[in-house]
Amino acid sequence: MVERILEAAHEVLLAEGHDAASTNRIARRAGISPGSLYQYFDGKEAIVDAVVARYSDDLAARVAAAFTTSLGAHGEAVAHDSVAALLAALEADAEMLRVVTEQLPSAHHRERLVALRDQVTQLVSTYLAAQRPTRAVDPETAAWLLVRTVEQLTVRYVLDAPSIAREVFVSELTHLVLAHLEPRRT
Amino acid sequence: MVERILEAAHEVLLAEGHDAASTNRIARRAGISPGSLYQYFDGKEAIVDAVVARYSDDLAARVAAAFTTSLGAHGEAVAHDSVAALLAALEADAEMLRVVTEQLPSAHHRERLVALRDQVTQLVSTYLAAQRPTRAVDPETAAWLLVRTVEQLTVRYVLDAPSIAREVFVSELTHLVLAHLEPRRT
DNA sequence: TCGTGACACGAGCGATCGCTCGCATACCAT
DNA sequence: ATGGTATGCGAGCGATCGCTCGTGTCACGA
Repeated sequence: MVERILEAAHEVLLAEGHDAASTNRIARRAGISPGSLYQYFDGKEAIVDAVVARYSDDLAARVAAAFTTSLGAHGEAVAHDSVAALLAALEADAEMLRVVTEQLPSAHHRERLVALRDQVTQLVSTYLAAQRPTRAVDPETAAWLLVRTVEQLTVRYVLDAPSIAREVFVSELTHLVLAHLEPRRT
Repeated sequence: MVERILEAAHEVLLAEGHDAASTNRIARRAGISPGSLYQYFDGKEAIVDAVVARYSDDLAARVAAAFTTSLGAHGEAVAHDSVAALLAALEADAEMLRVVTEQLPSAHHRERLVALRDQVTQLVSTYLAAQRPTRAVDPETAAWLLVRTVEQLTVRYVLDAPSIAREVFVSELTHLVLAHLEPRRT
């Protein structure tokens, strides 16, 4: 029953957007009474929280799995595989990504995603610090810049669908990251 | 009077956020009656439209002015000055930037900003096409990637305030852009 | 001085929201 | 069969929303 409510809320969020996703509409979509919602959730906020949490956890699991495999690659392939994996992870539920990034009010809903990004940033930072022959910049600064670049550009690619072929986008974004790390050519 | 309403709406948007910016609150902040709003605007949507339009036009003017001066610089300084100018333009009203990028429902409000970005992208594209000794990539693809990178990272820098010094951020972002354009070092 | 029109007012309308609560129903132990 | 319990129901509450409209006020031309 909880599952039915969550799936109905998910569908309504995608179809109608957050502002129009009223509790009555969610209940009707789930085929239950509005009153029954409150036997399983504390209120509308809790329902949306649960839907976003499930999406965030799915995305985090996908990203974690992708990174553990792509980090096994050698050299520059790490960056390429990571970008490709993140792109695939975000494409899995592009409409939900749109709702999360463009419609949710208050930053509270994005907490899990912020935590995920912070973890990835930390990971990249230590990775850069270990990779000795890089440009002499603060690893944390470089990690912030690169993680944000890959994240934001990949999100915009998925949501805005520019007329750029997938493989071209992945290789160009990969090159953007790697070129920035190479030693300065005065 | 129109000006008073617009400024009140601006203040309420910043202080309370879009969802809590009711017409009654805007009227009270402006020191007028709720009924008086409708002698100068067609409704709430029109008021928000006008506020966003004014912000967008201000931003566009700032960006246009900054580009015409920074494009006069020579060589790599163009990129550096452009990034610094965009950062300054976005910092002018950071809270409004937050409202526009994180709270406005429907993409309709962002039309002016999309148009501005498209113009800049077109400009960069032709600029790259003219600059002969660059990597052999589609200028439009490179322009999309670079404009989006600079825009998104600058916005995030302003809104998230990471612990990175301003000049470091500008120079690193500039280097990110320039390194991507340099010929491939196999 | 007085008639008039424009402007501002604010109580309140209809709609919609999240949410409640008394009731019907179904299932199970006794 | 019967009493108890848990569960789903749905009309409707109170609040709030965007917005209207009858009323009061005041400056100005005749």
